[in-house]
Formats: sequence, structure tokens, C-alpha cells
Amino acid sequence: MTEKRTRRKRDPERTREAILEAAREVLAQDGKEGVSVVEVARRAGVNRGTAYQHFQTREQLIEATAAWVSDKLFRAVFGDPSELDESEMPAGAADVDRVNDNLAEFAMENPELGRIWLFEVLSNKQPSNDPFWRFYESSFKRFAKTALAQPGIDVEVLSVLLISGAFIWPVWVRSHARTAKERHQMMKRYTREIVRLTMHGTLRSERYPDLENRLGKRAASEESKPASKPKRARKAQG
Amino acid sequence: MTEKRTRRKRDPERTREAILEAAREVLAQDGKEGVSVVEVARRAGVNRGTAYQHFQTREQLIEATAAWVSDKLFRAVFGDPSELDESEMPAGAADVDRVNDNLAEFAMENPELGRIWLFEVLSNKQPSNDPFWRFYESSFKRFAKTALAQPGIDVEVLSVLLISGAFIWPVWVRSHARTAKERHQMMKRYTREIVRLTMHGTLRSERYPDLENRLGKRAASEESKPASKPKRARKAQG
DNA sequence: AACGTAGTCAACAGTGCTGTTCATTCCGGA
DNA sequence: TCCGGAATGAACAGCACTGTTGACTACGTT
Repeated sequence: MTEKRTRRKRDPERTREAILEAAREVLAQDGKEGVSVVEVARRAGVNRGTAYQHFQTREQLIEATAAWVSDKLFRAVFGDPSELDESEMPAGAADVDRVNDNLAEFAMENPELGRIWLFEVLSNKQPSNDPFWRFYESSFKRFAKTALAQPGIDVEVLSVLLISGAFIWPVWVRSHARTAKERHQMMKRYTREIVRLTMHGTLRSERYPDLENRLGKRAASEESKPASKPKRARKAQG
Repeated sequence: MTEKRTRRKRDPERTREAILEAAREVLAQDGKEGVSVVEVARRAGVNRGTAYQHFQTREQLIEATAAWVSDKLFRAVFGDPSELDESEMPAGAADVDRVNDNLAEFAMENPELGRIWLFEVLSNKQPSNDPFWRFYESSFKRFAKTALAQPGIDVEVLSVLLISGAFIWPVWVRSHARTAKERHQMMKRYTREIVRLTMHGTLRSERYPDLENRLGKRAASEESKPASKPKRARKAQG
């Protein structure tokens, strides 16, 4: 049962990768506090001592893993960071659309990776420091300024919404999408709904003059009740 | 420095609550694997032995905490579960709107609670078993069937999107919203953008016949390339 | 005033992890 | 062929936590 030692081929880089890969797994499964060097080494099929040769401490291992994940994500969605010049980036709807497609695809193919990244970013004090997130938001911002976009978009809110959704959809869906084909279908469903939503929303707006009013008075609204108890949903103007 | 014992007033219920409250904190901060009975007791200002009197094992403590959070969420958004009869629930747009408002408010007032709940649910094999999530989705489903809704909505995708967003927005925003007033403003920004999005989307749809086409062929689309490498965003049809 | 019990305290064995050290093996490139 | 370094293995002290026990203390109720 002890499926023991085949001594690892001597190849520092691959070994390092193997350790990071295992760390990624554990991180995805048990979260930051659940990562132990013992467990990571075990999964990587590597001696604990070896792990300590590559990463001085547990903290550094976790950090390196997070950075590694972040980099993978950025590259998958935007390509090589070194060839990127933000000032000359296009901002058409098709670009935004393509970014969202890339994102959805990456998230669907790497559910755990996405989850790790999201949780990790959100547990920082300054989530907006993450390169991917900054880049995503700023490209959206450029688009929102064009005449092609609807007026009055709150880019920050929308970015949070779309990024969160892209990463959480695959996690949600993983129970009923095991094959590549199924994953592809689920990815399509997601991107399609995003397109539909961005094109038409969910309400037939002509029927809701009162909601339109609510949009009128912008965030400035302070007078309204501070509200605390759940306002029970009652019969509508249907 | 040792801010020692003031022996706790004898009140089992409050003590239990205090422990759950502390467990919630730790859970929010360090995740499931980060919860230790020692730390929880410490934060609750309670002897470790006392914690073990209320919860037999660490596992049970965590479980109880998760259940407690889930219940709080449901009540905050939908009210008392016992008075709820799904068959006679209304499904107007105003109801959906109100549910989203309640959700946004709760999430904004309890960022950690929301985060815990979301992560906890997503780490289950069958996330859709969660009462809140089921209820949310089914009420949305009823709405989508009415003539007030846009046609072709993918309710499941949209539910994931909106629930995720509602919980993650506060986490995202917490760094720049410390006072109740700021939180309220942030909450308003969020709900406003959701209303705007559901009313108008983000694109001026009349300008994008090709995207419209993409909506035409439904999820059935299989012929398209399996796609793996990031399609670099290039100049659009602007 | 007395009893039952919530809460405190200290000690214990057991477990699993961290970080370190040292000896050993063996691979690959010079 | 030989040497440096990659990888293994084992051992160690130290720490933090789990669960359990037994003795204690003070509070609230009856």
C-alpha cells in the first residue's frame, strides 16, 4: 500500500512547479490556514525537506502560490503582461466582450484556481492592488466612456459583479459538469447570459416608470430610511 | 496587561451566543481550517472548558456556526421561514427588487457573515441545497415567467451572478466604507447599479447586430472552436 | 440557606505541524 | 570520472491545538 519512493528525477524547476501545484490544490481545498508543508509535500510526492529547500517557510510557500495563480490568470485573460501597453489599448465593446469570454473560459477550466485567486484577493486589505483586477476595471472604464456604452454605468460595481460571477459560476456548476464538453456548455451558458444581460437587462423597462425614477436621483439619495428590518416582499405593480 | 477574569455572568444562552459570535469572527477571518477552539474561547472571553461544554467538538462548533449564519441570512432577506408559503408568493418585479435590496443591505451590514456563508455554501458538494439559495432562485424563476421580464433569461446564471455580487461587493468595498453612512452609500450605489443594469444593460443594443446574432443561436452552439489560448483583445467595430 | 449547574482552572496524553540539522544517496553536467 | 547539488530520510525541540478529567467557585433558583 505504501506506494513508496521512486526517487524524483533531478530537476529543480519541475520539482518547484510540482510543489506549487500541490500547494494550489491544498489551498483550493482547505484555504490559507489549511495549508501545511507536510501535506503539500505529501501531495507533491516530495520529501518535506525538499519543500523546505525551495521555500524557506510555510508563509513564503503560500505567498508564492498565490502570486503564481495571479500570474496565470492575468496571462490567460490579457496575455503576456510584458507586451501590454495600457495607453494604446482598445476599448470597443468587442474587446470587453472578448475579455469576458477569456475570463469565463479560464474560470471554467480552472475552477479552483479562480476560487483561490478571488478569495485571496478579497482577503487583502487593498484588493484593488491586484494587477488583474486593476487592469480589468480600467479597460471597462475606458469602454464606459465611449458612446457605445449606456450612460450612467457604475464601473466599479459592475466589475465586481462580473468578476465575481465569472469565478463563482464554475464553482456553483461543478457538480453537474464533469466532462470537457459539459464545461464548455456551461461556459457558453454563462457568456450568453452576460451578453443578454448587457444587451437587454432583465426588465422590460418601458413598464417601470417608477424604477426609472429611482435611477434618476443618483447615489446622492440620503433622505431615505436607514432601513434595518427585512421589508417583506409584497404584491407588486404587476 | 493580562486583562484577566471577570467571571462571566451565568447565562448559558448568552454564553453560547458569545461563543458562536466569536466563532463567526474567526471563521470570517481565517476560514474553516483556521478555526480553533482555543482561539474562539479566547475571543469570546470564555474558558476553553466552557466552549467544550456547549459544543462537544471543534467540528460541531463550526457546523453550528455555519447553520447559525445561514439562518440569519434567510431571515434577513425573506423573513421568518415558518410563516413562509412559497406557493402563495408574489413574483412581481417590485418583489424581486425588494429581495435584492434586502440582500444588498444585509450583505453590506454583515460583510463577514456574507462571505462566510458564500464560501461555506460553495464548498459543499451540492450548493443548491442551501435554503436561501433555493428560495432566491425559485422566486426569480417565477418572475422570469411573467410578461414583465425580458425573454430568454437564464435564471440560474443570473442568480449566481446577483448573489455573488451582493456578497462580494461589501468585501471589496470595506476598505473605504467604515461608518454606517458610508456603508449606506455604498449599498445604494450597488442597488442602483443593479437596477440600472436590469433596466438597460450596458450596451446600446441597437448598435450591435452581431452580438444580437450571438444571442440568437442558443447554448446549442457546439461547432465553435474549443478555444484554449487567450484571444488577444483587438480593435473592435467601434 | 442549600442545591444544582454554569463557568473557571490546571493538568494530561496525544497528535500534527514547523523549522532545523546532519548524514546519505545519486543524478547530471563539466 | 568526479563533484556539486538535488533529493531523501530521520531525528529533534518546540509549539499549538484537541479532547478529557477532576476539583473548584460562585451564581440563581427554589
